[in-house]
Amino acid sequence: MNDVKAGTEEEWVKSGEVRISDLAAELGLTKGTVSRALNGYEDISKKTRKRVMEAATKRGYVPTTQARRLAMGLTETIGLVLPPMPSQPVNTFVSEFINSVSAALHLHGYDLLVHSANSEESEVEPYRRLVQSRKVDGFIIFRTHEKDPRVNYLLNEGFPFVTHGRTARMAEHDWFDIDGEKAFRDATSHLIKLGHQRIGFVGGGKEFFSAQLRLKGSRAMLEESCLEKVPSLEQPGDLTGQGGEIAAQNLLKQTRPPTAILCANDASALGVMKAARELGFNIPEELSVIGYDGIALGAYIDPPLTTLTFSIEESGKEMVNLLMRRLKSQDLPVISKLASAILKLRGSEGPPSSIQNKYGELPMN
Amino acid sequence: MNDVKAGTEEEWVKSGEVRISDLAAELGLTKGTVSRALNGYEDISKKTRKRVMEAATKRGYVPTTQARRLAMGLTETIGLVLPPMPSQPVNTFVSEFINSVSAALHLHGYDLLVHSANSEESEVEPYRRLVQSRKVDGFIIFRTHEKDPRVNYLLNEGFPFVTHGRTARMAEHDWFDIDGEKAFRDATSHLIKLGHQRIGFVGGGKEFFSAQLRLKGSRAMLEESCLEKVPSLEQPGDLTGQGGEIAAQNLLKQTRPPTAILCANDASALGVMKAARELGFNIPEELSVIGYDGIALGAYIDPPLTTLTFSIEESGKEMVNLLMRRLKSQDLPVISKLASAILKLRGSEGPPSSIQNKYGELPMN
DNA sequence: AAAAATACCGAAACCGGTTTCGAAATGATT
DNA sequence: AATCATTTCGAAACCGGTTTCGGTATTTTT
Repeated sequence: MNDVKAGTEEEWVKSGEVRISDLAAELGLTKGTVSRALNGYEDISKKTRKRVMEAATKRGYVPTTQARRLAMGLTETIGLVLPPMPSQPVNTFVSEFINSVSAALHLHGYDLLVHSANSEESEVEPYRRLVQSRKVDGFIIFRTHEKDPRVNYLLNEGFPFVTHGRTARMAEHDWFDIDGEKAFRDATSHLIKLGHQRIGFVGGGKEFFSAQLRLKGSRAMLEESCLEKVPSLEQPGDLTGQGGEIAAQNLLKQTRPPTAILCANDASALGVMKAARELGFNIPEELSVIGYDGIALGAYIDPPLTTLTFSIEESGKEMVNLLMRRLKSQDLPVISKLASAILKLRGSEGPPSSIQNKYGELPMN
Repeated sequence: MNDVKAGTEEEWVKSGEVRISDLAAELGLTKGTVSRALNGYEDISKKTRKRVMEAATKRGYVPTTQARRLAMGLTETIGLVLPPMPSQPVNTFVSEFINSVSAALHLHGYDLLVHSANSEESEVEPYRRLVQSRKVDGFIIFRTHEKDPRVNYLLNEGFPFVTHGRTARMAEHDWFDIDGEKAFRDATSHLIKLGHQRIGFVGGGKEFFSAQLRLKGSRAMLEESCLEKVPSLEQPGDLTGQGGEIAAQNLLKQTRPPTAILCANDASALGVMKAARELGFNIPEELSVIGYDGIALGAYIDPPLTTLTFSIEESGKEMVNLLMRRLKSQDLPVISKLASAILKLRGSEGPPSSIQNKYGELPMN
């Protein structure tokens, strides 16, 4: 008792047993003819085409992908190498990204090959292997570094790829990115309008270009607003919760702690909030926190995390579009697309208030 | 100026340009001989084998995967279909799972093909397509249903696969699972020892077998402890934060709300905590909450979420082992592996106290 | 009605490997 | 030295498709 669609009068046919040669023999044609009939060549009469099509559907013929791809000299497969994630938390981005990329690729008849990176070997090694064994036609790269060895390798190799994030060589390859600079200008501006004057920043590792750009955006807005630039308010981080904790401790233990902290991503923002709680800072009354990524989970914590959010689905779709274009012709000019993040206010930020009183100071200016 | 390893005196060779026929011609051999030499056949003299090997490495020969696989009649690829996730939050499990499965497969020379499910079509459709087009040799299935159409299809088809989670037909296929029943016995026991007598349960959809087993474990322990079984304390959920919220509201608005709530997963636990906060319940003083999944993020919220945790890496590794065994021989007996979850105490649970007083009641018993 | 154009399909090469089979060369046996 | 066994490799089929090329059969043109 299986649940094959009822009402189907045809016999149960085990999938994948009929080859093109079987079809050809059955129809008294050659496999070349059958192939052309199936692929819509013009030199096949309508009559035989119909005959072939009907036999194909009747027998449940589906071409063997491997053979077709070998003959056509392409793999119709895109590689995506997961960065080594040593128990990196809050990686909800990755699965959503994979999902959207996979769905978008599927629309173009492409498959997604997901490879994991071995943290012991060089970062480019997985790419090299996939290229050399000709398993993929192109790559989707994310979490770019400013000087990205993967980008260097693939550019050198002349192998198609698109990055999620910019690099030092972004003029030479297609890329998609979120305008983190503008996003952090917006967030900073928002905090300034709320009255904040001392705004801390928890960065990502300096190897991540996008984290650098976020810092840059925040700095720019601070400067525009003529706010004093305080180096000690810029703390490095590593995009993890733990990194956020450490950075927050460094910030909040200062004699004049910030009244707001911008974080390069949500994971570190969660670490910041944890550290703040432990140090006795109330959020948002005594400390505003803003993250970046828009992870859904941020809405469930207390207070809900205000964050900069963007559409992962759009990211995947756009990147696939760029890559498909590139696969059609290597000689096309490099293009890129910059999408914008929006500030999603959820409650972890507000006007500064008691913090100044707490230390007996009045707001300057 | 590229960053190719310095000190390499060889000329820069563009990858993937040399075919086996090139090698053969260069060596004055046939491609059959070269192939056998490279693959360690015994009928090749050590001398020529060495000659071939050296030429291969010198020229940077790497066999074209597609061709090899076609000739050998296998794909060396395993399929993993992502369930449709309509903005499902907190999916950190998926990316970690993909990562571990991919890494484990790689050790066996297999690739991972990740496919996304289109929510509009039947759940088995992606599997059917991958089987018929012969793109994969087997499947990794996770988040099983009790009556799982995917399992039915593949069993019917005689196609290799392993599930993460049990099904109604688990006697017929290899599976790996976490012993959620025992896990929830443990968690329930823990709560009872803390003094809880009214313990709520937020389930997953009843289509998820594992969620059912968790409920079963909790029920069993309640019964063992001779606690009254209160149907209204068992609320359905859908494994999402929102589902948790709704369920918690149903639980906490009762005249005699539970003093503790067990949740079928962490996502719904977060929803429960949110709803509890909004209804004025302090956690853990007035309400204990325990989740399941061990998502890293749970450590960063306030209070940190006590949860049942297990090794995703081990899950991936074990499943791949089961699948590799199955691929070697279809006729092997079905085997399965049950791993256990451990209760990770983080602070969202504690002894019941004020809740009875709040309603002016004394603990019964 | 003969010539030219067109429609249609078969034959065969090809993609890049693997594997079986048999023959030649070498070594061992008697 | 003739015979047999081994070693070693070439030749060719094969995996399952696609695509080019050329030759009939049919239709259109003159």
